[in-house]
Order: sequence, then C-alpha cells, then structure tokens
Amino acid sequence: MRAPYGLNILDNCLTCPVREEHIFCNLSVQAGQRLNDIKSTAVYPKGAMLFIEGQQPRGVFVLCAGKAKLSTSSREGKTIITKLSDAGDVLGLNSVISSRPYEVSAEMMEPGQANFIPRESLLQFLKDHGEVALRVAEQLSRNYYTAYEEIRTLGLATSPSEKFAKLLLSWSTKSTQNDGSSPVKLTLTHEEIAEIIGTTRETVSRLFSEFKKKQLLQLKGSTLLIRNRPALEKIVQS
Amino acid sequence: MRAPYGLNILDNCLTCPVREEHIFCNLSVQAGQRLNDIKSTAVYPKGAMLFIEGQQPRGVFVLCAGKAKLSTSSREGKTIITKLSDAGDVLGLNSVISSRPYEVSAEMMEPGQANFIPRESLLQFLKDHGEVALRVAEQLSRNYYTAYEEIRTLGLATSPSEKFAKLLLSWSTKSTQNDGSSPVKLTLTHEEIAEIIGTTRETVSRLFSEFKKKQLLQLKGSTLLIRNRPALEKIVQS
DNA sequence: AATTGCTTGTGATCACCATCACCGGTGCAC
DNA sequence: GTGCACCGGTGATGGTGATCACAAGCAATT
Repeated sequence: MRAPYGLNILDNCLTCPVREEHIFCNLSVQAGQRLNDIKSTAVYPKGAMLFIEGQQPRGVFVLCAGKAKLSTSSREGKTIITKLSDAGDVLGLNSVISSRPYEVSAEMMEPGQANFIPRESLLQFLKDHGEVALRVAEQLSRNYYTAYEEIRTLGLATSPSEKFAKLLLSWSTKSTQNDGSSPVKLTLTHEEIAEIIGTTRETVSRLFSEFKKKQLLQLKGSTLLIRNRPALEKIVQS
Repeated sequence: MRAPYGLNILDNCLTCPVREEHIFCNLSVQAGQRLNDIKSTAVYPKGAMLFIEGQQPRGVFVLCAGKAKLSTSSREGKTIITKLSDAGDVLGLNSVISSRPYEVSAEMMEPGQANFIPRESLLQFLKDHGEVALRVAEQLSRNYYTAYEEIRTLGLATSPSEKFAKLLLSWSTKSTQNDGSSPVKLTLTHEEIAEIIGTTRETVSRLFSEFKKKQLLQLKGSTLLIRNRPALEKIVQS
C-alpha cells in the first residue's frame, strides 16, 4: 500500500510496529478492537499543522510515523518549542481530557502519519473502560513531569550555554553506542534549537563555535559528536 | 475540638467546608466513605515541609486549611516557586500516579491542616473505582495546563516587568470587587515574589517603586491596589 | 549558470539586570 | 533594654546576551 509523500500507510493499530510503547495498546482484545474502530488515519506533509494553540480540542492524534514539534508562541511572535515528538506519542491528550484549548501547536517536521481519535469518542471510550482511564492518568502525569523539567531548565538554568549543554547531553544519552561515542543526527536548524533553549539564533551559532573550539563537540556534516562529556556535565551543574 | 497552632481540626471529609471544590468529593457514598477511611489527617506549623523534591512519593496530601507553596531548586540554591496552593488543592498527585519522585517541595506558608492518603491505598482505590480515575485524569490535565502557563511566562515573557505585571493582574482578577477595584492582601515577601517571576529581590523592590511612581499601583499597609489596569495589561502583551 | 530563499557565521553596540554593598526598619527572643 | 534575624530600599558596577547588520554558504528550481 503506497501513500503520498513516499510513506507506507499503517492501517491497523493491532499490527503497528510501535505498538508496544503505545499507551493505547496492550489493551484487552475488545478494547483494542473498539479503539481501532473509532480512529481514523491520515498522512501529512512536512509543515502540516495537526492542531494549533488556542483551538478547541477536536481529538487526540497518535503519531504513527514521522516527527512533530510542539510549540507555543507569544503575540509578538516569540516562539518556544516545548517538545519533539516521535512515533508512538499521543498529542493533544491533555486538552481533550481537560476540555481546554490546545496549549501548544503541533507541526510535522517531516512527512508522517497520525491516527485521529475524536474527542467525544475517546471520552466515551474512557468512561466505558475505567482501566484505560488510569493508564491515561499515568500518561498525563508523565507529561506533567516533562513539563516540569522544562520549567526547571527555563527557570533555573540561567545561561544559554548551560541550557545548550543540557540539550546536547539529552540528545547524546538517547543515542549512545557501545563504544561510548554518541553520534547524533542533527535535523534541527539553529533557529529551532534557539527556540528550544529560549535564546536567539545568533547565540546558538556562537555556542556551536565556542564548544567546537573547546573540543567539547565535533561536527561531521550533519552528524554531531560529543567529544568531552564530563566537561559538558560540569557546565550543566555548575 | 481544638488543635495546635490555633486551628480547628476538620475530622471528616464528608462535612468539610471545601468539599464542593474537591476532586475527591461528590463521590458515590461508598467511595467517599472508603476514602474517608483510608485518609489520615495532621496539623502543620508554618514552615513545615509536606514533602521534598526528589523524595519517593509516599502519598498525596489534600490541603484542608492554610496555604502552601510549591517550589523547585537547583543545586546552587536558586529557587523558583511554581504554585501557591489553597485549601482544597491536592498535592503530590502526579508523583504518586507516575511513581516518580516528587518534582517539587511543598512548604506550609501558614499553619494549616492536610489529609494524607498513602500511595498504595490510593492506587488500589483508583483501580477499584474507575470512574474516579477519570476525574483524577482531569485533575492531572488541569495541573498540566497550569504548568504550561508557567512555561509560557518563563519562556516567552522576557522582561521582569512583564512578568511582574502579569502576576499582579493574576492576583487582582481573583479578587475583583463590584466597584471595579481589586485590593489584594500581600502575604509574600519580595524574595518570594522574585522566586515566582524568576528574578532577584532587588529587582522586585525596584519594580514596586517604579510601578508606584507610574501610578500603576498603590500600597496601603500590606494591601495592594491596582490603579491602572489597562496600563498593566499593555505591559504584559507588549 | 543564475536566481531565489533559507541557513549560518561573525562583528559592533548597548540596554538591562544580576550582583555586591550598605543602611534603616521592624519584630522577636532573651 | 540589647542583640539578632529578616526584610526592604537604593546606589554603583559590570557582564551578558539581544539586537542590528551584513556577508557568505548551500540547496532547489528554472
């Protein structure tokens, strides 16, 4: 089965490769089947907005393939990226449960696919399946936890270099090889990195220069290599 | 019934005055009764720590009387206050549900009383009462929402004056009288205000001076009066 | 190859706010 | 009373990072 944007469509949750990590999976057979029935699926190009900050929640999106970025903006146009989402993530859950507007916008960073579960259907489903509601609560509390890490870095980590070092470390720990090195494929622009750590494009550019000069990292094409992890950790906790 | 610190002990949730606002109230009779059985209550002096950031969660606290502040600190001692809690609030819920360490510390700002529900009892209770789990999920998503407002102010509002104005407005809207004025009783020190908006004590002091000179606000003893709300709103959105 | 648009590097400048320092006030305990 | 701890006001200073400006690199399209 072929789809737009060169993707293969995943048309059944029960056979989805990211099934294991997914909060709506490993359900009882009938619950899983019912969920599979009420969802619809769609394919999105790069740049597509799944939803926009301030909108009334229509439902949740389950990212099946591709990456998305969640961001919030001020009226003057300043933007911060609060999360990068991968396949398996559930987007918009908080807004649907609390019946408040989406608190962020979700934009596809590459072509991908997402399942959509309408608000009403989900709420009814949760009422019928109390055991799943507790898992939703667990997911929400995890979201809350990461929100607090964001608060800590924004509010406590003072200098841009500290936040930058922190970001680099969080990337590299996710991708550590057995030889200790941890190459990271850079897919973000300096501008986007700046929006993550709450600074400007220019400062990010200068930070890259500075860290390269200090031998903390190395760039091969778009692949980033951490050269001196202890030094980075020292910058973070300083 | 008299208690330490000049408080009257509230010994039964079913007759508690803040019952209505409380997520664990308006339950079915048997659920409410069971919850009343598994909770214990205690009275705390000013400065008491209900729990401390990083601890494994022992359970949730339901604030019955008094105010508490939630804060998180960095190793170097910088602290931010993330929330001020009143009677009726449930503290530590996220950590218990997600089984992660408390992400904040909770300190009593004045003498008060709190009910304690042990972790295991609560989780078992939620498993037995799926309908309450959904309400817990709703509460968690509301928490998440306020966390995002915190993220927005920390990450998007650039200048201290902007955050200060924002804080003043949030206080005054909670206490607007029918004549349009909105006196606020100031119970926080400059230091604490600084920890809320992420700046220093000195800057807060200077902001008070500046805003007074600009006729934006007025101080009568410890009562704060907003004199020019539109101007404050303009500072916020600027 | 040329054009266009987006991204990145880097210099110069400057406002802002954290920091340090010090003093006066107020309440509290002894 | 005296001492102590905390709180609030205010000056001086300096570093830091945002901002502006411009050039150069790179990719896609025609």
